[in-house]
Amino acid sequence: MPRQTPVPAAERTPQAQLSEAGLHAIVGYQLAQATIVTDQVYDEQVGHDGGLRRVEYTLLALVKANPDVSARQLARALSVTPPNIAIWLDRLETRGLVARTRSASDARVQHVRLTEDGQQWVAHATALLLQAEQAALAALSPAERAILVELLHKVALSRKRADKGG
Amino acid sequence: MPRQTPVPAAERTPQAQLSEAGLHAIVGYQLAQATIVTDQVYDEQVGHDGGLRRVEYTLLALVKANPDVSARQLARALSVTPPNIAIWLDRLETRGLVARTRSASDARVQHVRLTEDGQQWVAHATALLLQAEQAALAALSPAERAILVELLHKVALSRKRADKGG
DNA sequence: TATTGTTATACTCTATAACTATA
DNA sequence: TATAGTTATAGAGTATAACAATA
Repeated sequence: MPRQTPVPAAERTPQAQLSEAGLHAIVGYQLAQATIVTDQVYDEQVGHDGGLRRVEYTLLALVKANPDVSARQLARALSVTPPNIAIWLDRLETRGLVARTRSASDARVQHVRLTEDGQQWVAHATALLLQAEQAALAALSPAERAILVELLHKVALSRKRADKGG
Repeated sequence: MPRQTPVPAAERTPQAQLSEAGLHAIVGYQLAQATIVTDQVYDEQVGHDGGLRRVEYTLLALVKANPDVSARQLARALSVTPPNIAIWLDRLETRGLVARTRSASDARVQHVRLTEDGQQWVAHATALLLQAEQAALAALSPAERAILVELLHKVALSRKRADKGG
């Protein structure tokens, strides 16, 4: 079954150089491929050996930007189920990176805050990540990276309500 | 601890409306957020109840575009370890969607091909996905989607060699 | 009744090591 | 010795159900 038209060089998978063909235009596929790269960056810079997981880093960063956020809100923001958010927060609390306090106005909710250690760790990790991503994605100009981030954010905002986080 | 400057409306997480702050510029984070949307699309259109997993769909699509590809090549293309590729191919073979044959020139390698059923299924799924993604991502113009795909592909090509697929 | 958060638990997916058969 | 593929198995991550406490 010989190919009729040569496969464009730009539409091949990294490493294996396979044709992407119909897959090329599927956003979900390209997201997965791009994520391999950013996961590599995270694992090398932040997640090696005893480091925190990606979810844990993201949780800390969100808590930093939103002091006293509730577990429920974090679950919704990351599309993680409430039981699993509880597990992740447990681990972060055990490590002394976050603190949970009961809400005064509604005793059901927990306010999550960063400890001093948490503040420092997430600031350090974010700086490392930003720098390492810029190095790894040097093939993109700063303008291209900015456009990419905005387009991805636009995609993210298309999320439907029916979701794990509730 | 009141905020000094109001958080830009564009830099908030979907659903929970949390501030993204320092996280906003991290490509890996935005990829994860965007992936929530495309995963939703896949699960609704293709992956419901007894449907195939995302990896399985991607494998089929790559095999369709690259007949007689080897398991090793697929592992590299998707950054999945060889043992796990074997497991996925087993399932696809059990379902009668792919067939494996020994290479004539090198008896170690397996050539993977789609069956007639596999061809039809992946063509159908790809058409469904393309259409559903366009509907879900209507907030992006066709030009924006094209730019997004190309930028993501550029990111994917930045993958380093040291990888799971070997 | 509905919601927040948690515990318990089963399931899926992944990774590592070790094996075989070819080269 | 190195590579392709596989088997076995332990571990990480996730989802579902059920519960307690509060509204």
